Amino acid sequence: MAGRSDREQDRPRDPAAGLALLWGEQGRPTRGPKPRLSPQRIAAAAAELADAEGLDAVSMSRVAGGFGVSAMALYRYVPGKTELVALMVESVLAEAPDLSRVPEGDWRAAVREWTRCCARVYADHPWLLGATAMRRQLMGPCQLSWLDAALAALEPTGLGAAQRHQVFLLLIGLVRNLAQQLGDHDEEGSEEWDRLSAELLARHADRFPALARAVAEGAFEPDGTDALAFGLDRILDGVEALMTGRE
Amino acid sequence: MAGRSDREQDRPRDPAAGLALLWGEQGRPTRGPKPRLSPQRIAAAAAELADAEGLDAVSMSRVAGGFGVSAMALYRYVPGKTELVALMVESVLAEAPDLSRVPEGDWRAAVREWTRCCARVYADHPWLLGATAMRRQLMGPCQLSWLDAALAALEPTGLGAAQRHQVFLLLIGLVRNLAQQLGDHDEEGSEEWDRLSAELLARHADRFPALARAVAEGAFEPDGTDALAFGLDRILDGVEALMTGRE
DNA sequence: TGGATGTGCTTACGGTATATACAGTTGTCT
DNA sequence: AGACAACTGTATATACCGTAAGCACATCCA
Repeated sequence: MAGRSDREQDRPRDPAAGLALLWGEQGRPTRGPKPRLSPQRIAAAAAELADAEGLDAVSMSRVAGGFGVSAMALYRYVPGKTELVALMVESVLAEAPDLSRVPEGDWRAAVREWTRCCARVYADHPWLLGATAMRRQLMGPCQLSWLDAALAALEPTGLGAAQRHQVFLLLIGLVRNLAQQLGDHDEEGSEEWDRLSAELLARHADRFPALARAVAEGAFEPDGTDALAFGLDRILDGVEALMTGRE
Repeated sequence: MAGRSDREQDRPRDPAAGLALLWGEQGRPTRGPKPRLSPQRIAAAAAELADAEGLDAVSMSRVAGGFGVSAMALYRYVPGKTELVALMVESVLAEAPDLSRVPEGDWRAAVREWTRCCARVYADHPWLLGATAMRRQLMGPCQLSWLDAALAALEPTGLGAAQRHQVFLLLIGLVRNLAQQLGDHDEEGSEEWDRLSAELLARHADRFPALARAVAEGAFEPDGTDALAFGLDRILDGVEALMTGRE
C-alpha cells in the first residue's frame, strides 16, 4: 500500500554507460569469480515479474530475491533502475516485427502488419506503456530496429524522410493510446467504476450534451469493431491523400 | 537521487470518495474550526510545483511545506496522493477549450482548434503526460468537458458516435505523443545525448538501413515544419475519406 | 457551559533506490 | 607457489517516499 515505485524520468547519471550496456558493448572481465547473473538474465526476470504483477512490483529487492541474492548484488550488473527498465524494454522488443509475409511493394499491408505486431507486444506486456513513458529514453538496438522496420515499410510511399518519421509517430501514438484504453478496461472492479461514471454523467448530462448524445448512441459500448483497424485506416487514408495530393 | 515518486497506477481504495471529491460533491462541515486549506488550493499548489520542478518533485511533504503545514495535514483534505494527482489534472484542465472563434459548421477548423488548445495545455504543463499515464484514471468534470468539446466538434462530420469516439482517441494520441517528443527535446544535456545516439547509429548503420537513410535525409533535424499540423492534417484527411467514401 | 466534531501535528512503519565499506573468490603475474 | 589485483556478493546506512494511528486543541451547537 505504501512506497510506490519510480517514474523513471530521472536521467541516468551516466548516459554513455547505460547505452553501452544496452548495446552490449561492455568489456567482459576475466579476472574475478564467474558472475552468476547477467544484465540480460536480470532484465528477463524483471520483465517476467512485470508481466505477472505489473511494473510497480519490479523493485530491486523483488528482482534480486528471485535469484536468491540481495538487492545490492544487482548493481554489479546494472548501473541503476533506470537502465534496468531500459533493458526490460529491449528484452521485450527483441522479437522484431515479421514483415516477410506481406506482398512486395504493398506499403499499406506492410504498415498494417507492423502496427499489428507492435500492438501485440503492448498487449502482451501492459507495463511497456509505463516503462516507455519516461523522458529521454535510452534507446537500444531492438527499439531502433522496430523504428527501422517502420521507416522501411513507409519508403514505398515516396514521402520525404521527415514525413516518414511523422507518420511513424502517428502510428506509435495510435498503438500506445489503444494500449492504455485496453489496459484500463480489463481491470478488476471495472464494472463498478463504469457504474459510478455512468451515474455521474447522467446526473450532469446537461453540462456535457455532446458526450451524453454519444453515450446514448452507444459510443462507449464494447462493440465488435476493431479500434486499431479504424485508427490505422484513418492514418493510411491520410497518408494516401498526402501522396496523391501533392506529388 | 533516491526515492523516486509514484506511478499512480494503484487504484484509489475508495473510487466513490475520489470521484465525489473531483466533482465537488462533498458535504462541507460546519462544526469544527474553519479549514485553512481546501482540496483545490492544495491541488493548485501541487500543480505549480510540478510546473516548476516536475512531477517527481510533488510529494506530500513538499506540497505541505509550501503551506507551512506538515505532510499529514493534507490527508484531512485529500484521501491520498492518487486523488491529489487527479485534482491537479482537473485544475490544469479547468480552462476549457475556446472553440467560439471558429466559423459555424467548419468541423475541420473546430477539430484543429481543439487539438491546438489541448497541445498547448500539454506544452505548458509537461507533467500532465505522466500524471495521466495511469490506468483507470479518475475522470473529473473538466476532463469530461474537454471530451465533450471534441465530440461536439466532430458532430458535423455525420460520423457515428463510436467513430467520433475513435477519432477523439486518435487526436489525443497525437497530442500526447508530440508532448513526449517535445519534452524529450528541450532537456539539459540533450546535445550530448544526440551525439551519443548519432555515433552509435553510425557504427551500426548496416543494421538499420532505412533508419540510416532517413537520418541522412535529415528526418530528425529540427526543421521548421509543425509536427502537430502534419499529424492533424493526416487524421483530418483520413476522416474526410471516411465521410465521403462511405456515406 | 459541555460535548461533539473536525483540524493539525507527532510519531512510527514499511517500502523505495542506492552510496559505501567490507569479505570472499578467482584468475594472472612474478 | 605465492602475491596481488580484480571481481562478486553482502551488510549497513542514508535519505527519501506514502500513509496508518493517535493525540492536543479549536470551534460550533445544544
